[in-house]
Amino acid sequence: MSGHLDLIDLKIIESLGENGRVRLSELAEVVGLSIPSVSERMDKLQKNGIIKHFTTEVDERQLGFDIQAFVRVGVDSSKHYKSFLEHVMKEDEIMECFSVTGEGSHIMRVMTHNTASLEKFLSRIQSWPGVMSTNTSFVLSQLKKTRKIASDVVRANLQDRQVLLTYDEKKSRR
Amino acid sequence: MSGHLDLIDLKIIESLGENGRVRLSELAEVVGLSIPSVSERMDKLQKNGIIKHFTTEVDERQLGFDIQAFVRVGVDSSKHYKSFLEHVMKEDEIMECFSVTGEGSHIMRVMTHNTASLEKFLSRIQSWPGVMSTNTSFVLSQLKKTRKIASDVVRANLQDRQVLLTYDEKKSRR
DNA sequence: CCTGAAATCATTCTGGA
DNA sequence: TCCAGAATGATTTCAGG
Repeated sequence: MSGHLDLIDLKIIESLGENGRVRLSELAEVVGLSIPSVSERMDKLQKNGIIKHFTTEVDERQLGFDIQAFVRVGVDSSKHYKSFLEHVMKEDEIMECFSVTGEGSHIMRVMTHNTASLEKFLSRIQSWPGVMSTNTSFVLSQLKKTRKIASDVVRANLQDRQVLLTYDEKKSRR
Repeated sequence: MSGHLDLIDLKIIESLGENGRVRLSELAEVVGLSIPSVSERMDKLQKNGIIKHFTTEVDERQLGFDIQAFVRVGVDSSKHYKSFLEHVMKEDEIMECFSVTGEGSHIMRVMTHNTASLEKFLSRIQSWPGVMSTNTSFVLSQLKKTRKIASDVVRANLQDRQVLLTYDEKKSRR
């Protein structure tokens, strides 16, 4: 597995979450290392898959996506799982799809232009083989969105699994 | 309002979605403009709020968040909306919270360490004033996550509103 | 993990279409 | 109004220790 994370890695992850385009020079200042060291850590974090992706959040409304909805779908997944997955991948309106417990087998977050296009979308998915039910909730507004990985929480989590050593602990082991 | 978007802006937005740390030099090459022009467009897109945020996606599992869940909450929002919002903001486990139609008034995406911490979290929110019901669905896996703004869809959307002109259209108007 | 040099990149300013 | 080129300053990468 990925080796060990320390608090400096967590700070790097935290800063990158707040500003994915932060400069190495700034990161280096924040964590107290040289620029090449920070760069190396970033590479390693990507290679380990802890950093998955750099991206940019946009205002979808301004791009013409006025409707956002959660669609809960019940799929007879034993037989139709593969074709369901293929359909999900193909539909541009489906931004995310989760397999979940509870009523229905999947939750999809859907973004579309207007009620007409949503209606079309819904009738489309209802025609997929294995889809037994759908239940749609419109998003009226988003109250909260955070990418903040509370690093004290993470630290506690990882100490449980002994994946993490603090910087001081590492030092004293040498 | 924000002025006009053209296909070059959409390409920029698309590229930044795929790689939030892409270099201006690369962007310039992709869209066929000079670096200063691309830089100017990016600034404008940020100023208009179309680009909201640069961020980094991480593998939360590797950071010790094994449990992800959707929690649907019914809140007596008329009286208790303000205190509900304050609680939502304070809880680090709540990554996102949406006001929605349908059963319950809100959907929250929650990330936490293990079932024990989820249980504590759930009993905490059930004690908030105005919270009448909760319904939790565990996330078993995420089948899809895309940031792809299909630019042909966007283009169609925006043409509806006449916000967008293609590059060629603009040229021929001069 | 650091330093220091070399290469690359971003920004600003200026003028042109 | 929007864009390109040149100069300056900042950043990143690479080598060696």
